Amino acid sequence: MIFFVTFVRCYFFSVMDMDKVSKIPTYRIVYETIRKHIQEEVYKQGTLLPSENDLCVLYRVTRPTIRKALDSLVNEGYIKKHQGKGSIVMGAPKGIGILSITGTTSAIGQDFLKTKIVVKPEVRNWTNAFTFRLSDREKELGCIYMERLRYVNSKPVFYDITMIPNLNLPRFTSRSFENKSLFDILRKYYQIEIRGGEQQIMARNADKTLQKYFGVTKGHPVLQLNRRMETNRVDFYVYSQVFCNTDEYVLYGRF
Amino acid sequence: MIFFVTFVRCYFFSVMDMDKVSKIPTYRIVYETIRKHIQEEVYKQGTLLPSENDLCVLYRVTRPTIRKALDSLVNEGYIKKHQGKGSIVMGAPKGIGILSITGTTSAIGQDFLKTKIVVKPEVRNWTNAFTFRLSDREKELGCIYMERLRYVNSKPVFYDITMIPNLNLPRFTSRSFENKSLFDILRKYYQIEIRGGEQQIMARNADKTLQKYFGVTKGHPVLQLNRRMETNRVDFYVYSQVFCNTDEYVLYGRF
DNA sequence: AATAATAACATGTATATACAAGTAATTAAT
DNA sequence: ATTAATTACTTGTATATACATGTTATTATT
Repeated sequence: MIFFVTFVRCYFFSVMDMDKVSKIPTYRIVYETIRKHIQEEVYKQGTLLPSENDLCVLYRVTRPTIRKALDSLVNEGYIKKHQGKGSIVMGAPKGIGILSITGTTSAIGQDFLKTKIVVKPEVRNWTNAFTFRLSDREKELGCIYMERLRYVNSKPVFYDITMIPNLNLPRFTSRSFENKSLFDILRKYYQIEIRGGEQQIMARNADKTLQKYFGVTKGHPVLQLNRRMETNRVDFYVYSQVFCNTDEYVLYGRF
Repeated sequence: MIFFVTFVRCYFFSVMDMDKVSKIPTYRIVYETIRKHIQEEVYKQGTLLPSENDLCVLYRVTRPTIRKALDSLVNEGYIKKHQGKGSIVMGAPKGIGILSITGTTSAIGQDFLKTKIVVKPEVRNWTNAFTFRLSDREKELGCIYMERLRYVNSKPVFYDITMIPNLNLPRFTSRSFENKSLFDILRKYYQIEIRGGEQQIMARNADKTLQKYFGVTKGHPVLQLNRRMETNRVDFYVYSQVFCNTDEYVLYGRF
């Protein structure tokens, strides 16, 4: 008797963006799945993750693929590895992980974050983006400009200014950004994915605008971040300036 | 004629710590070498790095090993990769890279940084380390405590408090830390290597101590970082609290 | 019973190989 | 001459394999 065994390549899709056929790498799927399991406490804090070999069997992939997925989880603080022992589940990172690659929304969970648009998206001219220099092409295009105030548990914590090169993003200015992640919209409707970036961090006193929005007095210290984010499109950067009231919430990061 | 070719495994040692025989992984050596070449502009900013296959020949290793080395360089912003094109040299990251894994000293170069010891290393009791909780064992041991003021181009920019568990570090309190990297001393004399860690970041007003050391007035905003650093020794953490005057210098990080 | 050696299993490092997919220059066709 | 197809070369993904090294439980020895 002869068996013909056919291996069908499985392509997984995120529930959020079915509108574009995209091949997501296996290690990415493994990473997303395990991360979700840690967040939802399928893998509980303090326990050991299944061994790499067990995960190989579970996901039907080889160790290098599993290890690539685990590398990201280590970097983001979800797990900690010990040679000879195993991978210890640390749980979802606490604090507001604005320093990591994900946007504010996904970092602290939609439920606790509300967004109010202060300046609706509009096309503007620009000669620079905060402290970052622009290419001639970016200057020509102009930018889509918006300002948002963001609340954590009903308290205003972030004020951010976002600038995006005005490059063929149909209907962008008319979209609603209330309580939505900018990154999700860019990814879902325009296939633009934030890959990483650089940022400057400093402490400043709140100016009158911030005093008003944060409800603080003159001389109140705020955190300021100037960020330049790289995307999957070459020479397409997203710029943002974030002010943060760190009285009750602090930023959290790993290094 | 017959040739007998023997491949001798080469172990490289850092010039700084010859006092312990340690096997440094190949990918680490490749990483360190390329990083140094970028810093010393052997590979100039804007140019392309040799292709991964070329580097394989150059270092006599395989592509996965080269890629592991390049991964770190990408994370730290030394290079940027483009599929189909190559790896573009970005140069040594600018700004004060305190957010990266290396200490302040190595991040901005010894020449520009001077250190003044405000509180000499001394053994103290502790019940917590800033916002971080301590294990019972850490509490029992007590800690080595020190405070340092650090100058960038002769201007006071950092004030940091360091706490290290008092665990068999002979002669530690009597060592000189002037203009020396704490991390280098830990690595060279105690074989303790900082692997990474977590940090909280916030903006605060300078208290009287900081006003004095930074030479600023009341209400001046400063950046505060609480850091917990993990080492190659399990359950051995180094804690530090860093205050930073970001008037002239800002912190820089990648994500 | 206490200790030392062993085995089983975990992660860490490294090789060798294959094909997919993006980029740029070359070549062939119009 | 311009356009389209080919190619050579780049990084991205994935497999299969081997051995090193650290941890823990078991087994054998004393």
